[in-house]
Amino acid sequence: MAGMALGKNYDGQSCALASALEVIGERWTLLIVRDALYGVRRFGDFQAHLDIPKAVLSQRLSTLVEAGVLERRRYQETPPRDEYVVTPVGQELWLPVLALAQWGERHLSTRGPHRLFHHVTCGGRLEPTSYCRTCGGLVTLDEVEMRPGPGLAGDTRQDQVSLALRTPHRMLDPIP
Amino acid sequence: MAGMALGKNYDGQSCALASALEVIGERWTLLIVRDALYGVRRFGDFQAHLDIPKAVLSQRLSTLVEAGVLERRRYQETPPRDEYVVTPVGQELWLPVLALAQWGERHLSTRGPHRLFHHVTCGGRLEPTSYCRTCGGLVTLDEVEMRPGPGLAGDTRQDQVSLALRTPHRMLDPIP
DNA sequence: TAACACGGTTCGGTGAATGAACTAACATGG
DNA sequence: CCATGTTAGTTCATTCACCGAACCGTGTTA
Repeated sequence: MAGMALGKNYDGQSCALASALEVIGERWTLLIVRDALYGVRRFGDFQAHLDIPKAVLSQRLSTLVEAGVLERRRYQETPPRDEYVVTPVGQELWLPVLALAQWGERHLSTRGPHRLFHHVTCGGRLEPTSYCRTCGGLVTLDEVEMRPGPGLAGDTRQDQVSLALRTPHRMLDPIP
Repeated sequence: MAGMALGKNYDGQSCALASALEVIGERWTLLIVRDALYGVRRFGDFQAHLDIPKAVLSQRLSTLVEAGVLERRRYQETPPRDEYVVTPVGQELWLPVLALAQWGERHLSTRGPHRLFHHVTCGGRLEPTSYCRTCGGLVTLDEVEMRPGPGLAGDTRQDQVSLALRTPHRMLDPIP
């Protein structure tokens, strides 16, 4: 993605997804996060693995450090060398990364899954799910209702969609 | 994101995440999908709600239709009007969208959540989780091991990271 | 018959991505 | 002591995507 660093962002969307995309929605960023979750830490390793222009990598790493996703850490003094380590905030991106990757595996992959993720304690395969805190069941989209929350307070948009979404709404129900 | 439509893509990444990002990783695309999951269907509604340039919206909708995420459907003949409806493949993007939005709520939101997602049958709040198929437990990143799968067969990369990731690897363990 | 609505396409200007070249700090080998 | 190499960048010219405004075609309404 482009134009998000200075001024041209998703402002006015009143949506946490838009905020998230301002941090991790630019080109290359989520692949950098994925590599960092694998354990890649050094500038040169990111660059060699991703085939990304150095200037872009440098800028993305700075953005991620600023957003609290990565932490820049001096690991030796002579010569001075820094590494980029995933913070707890960055570790929580594991779920969206896994969910997106598995969507790609299911619908865009040809020769079967590229990488499998297993639970170390029992060896079972991982699955990302959306589950219900109250009844504990797995929930599919047709059982989901959106309700406006307190963060929507400052939303002044007047288009039909924004108006409709300020009241509870069943997912996939046509708007308006 | 930029440069993904013609030739300049994430090729050589041997990764389902990269494939997924080629479809839904461009600027605005995931916000369009989110709106479509809410039930937005018409060109003008997307445009009014997102404040997106028409040319970009037009191109993104075409890409999403081509990828099988949306279906373009004639809903009236005079005047001829089409709508864009989420396919089952697109509905499966619900989980990554929810996971990303909740990450944004937790770490980037100021006034509390913008939108809450509830289970219609019991009213409980939704939570995206990564869970283990075998033991049924919820799994955090430090309990995850990556193992190479059959789709990795054609991978000929020789950098240190690619070599290390062709063998089972505990997440967050430093590479190389 | 004129104005309007919808769903786009076309166009010029701006800014980001790209690859190649260059820099700086230090290490290593002869 | 000097040449070469490694790491982590920065600088630069070119290319390309995003942007907003204007325009277009079809059909509808006043």
